[in-house]
Amino acid sequence: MTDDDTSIADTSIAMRSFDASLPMALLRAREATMQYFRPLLADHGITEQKWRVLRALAAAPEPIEVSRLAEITALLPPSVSRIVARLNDDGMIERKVVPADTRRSTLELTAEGRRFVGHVAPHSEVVYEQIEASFGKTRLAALLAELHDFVEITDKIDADVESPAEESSP
Amino acid sequence: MTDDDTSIADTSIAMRSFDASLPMALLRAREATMQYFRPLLADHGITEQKWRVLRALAAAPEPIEVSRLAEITALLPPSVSRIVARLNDDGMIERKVVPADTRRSTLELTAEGRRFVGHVAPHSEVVYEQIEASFGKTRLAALLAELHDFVEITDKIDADVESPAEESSP
DNA sequence: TATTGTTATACTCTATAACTATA
DNA sequence: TATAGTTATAGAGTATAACAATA
Repeated sequence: MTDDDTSIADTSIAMRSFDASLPMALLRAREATMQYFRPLLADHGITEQKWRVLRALAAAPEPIEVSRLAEITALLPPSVSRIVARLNDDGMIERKVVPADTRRSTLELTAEGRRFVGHVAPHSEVVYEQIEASFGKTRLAALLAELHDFVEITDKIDADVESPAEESSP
Repeated sequence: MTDDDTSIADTSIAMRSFDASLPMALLRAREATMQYFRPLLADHGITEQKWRVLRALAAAPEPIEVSRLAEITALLPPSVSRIVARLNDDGMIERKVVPADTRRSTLELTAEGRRFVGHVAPHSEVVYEQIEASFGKTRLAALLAELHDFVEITDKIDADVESPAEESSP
């Protein structure tokens, strides 16, 4: 009868179990994975975030801009700005101002940057293969596909949540 | 003939695509999820990590120790130590020294801590239900189960990798 | 002598706002 | 006036080591 039923059991909170928490499950899975990759990055004196930037640039078919880099690495623009400046100092990255809009600049790996990524990559692959061997290659591919779908689908909720008025006022 | 075949194509690095990177996929999935939970935590003036601690304690059937808390929240002991001290200051957590071993102490939520979690939880559930509705309840449950299996399996690689000598010297 | 937990330290990232230059 | 990107700043977490107390 009351909408405050904490009187029933103060210790029982209506909430899914900790194990059923998706953010926790994703975090733990990431930690489980990273425990094998971190020593590798440490050996090469690079942080996780710098590696994400290098990796993204190595994978990009063409030079990309800072804002795009922030998106795909899941870093904030100020972080990207700092990381890029440092990688540039280290000679790993080259910046080119976009002539058509001089506010923008595109980023790409230098030969040294590519060499560095190329040097780390095989070690990374070894780790990857261990994980694939344990979990199953097909199963891992399926998990990856689900994660991609998940991101695609949940990112679309955004529009519904942020502008629900469109539905109620046709 | 050389083991340095960068001469073939300096730009092509033998490595899975950025999209096929499991750490990235897990990170993005987590970010996709957290974008909906973060405003909620911010509204209640609490950090992600503090919430993990509160959530873990709320879910624990009995008081737990700092080391255990660090494990299940995926935080380092120094972080847990600091967070717990602060939550204790705020009256959310109660510490009890373990009589049998006075180095240890167990932690549990106070009534106020439980009230706080109980206050945030329903909002969290709403977000969760939106995600379930979009991605599919069954599908989300399956994804969670896969993630749990993944953690369990990959955590076991540890033993193989850290002590491979056991296999080669029976 | 090993273990639990805290404290110390240096570094880095996060998050937000303010700012510069350009469009 | 809006946008791309940088800089400034405050706050917090990460990681490692050193340390205290206890076992």
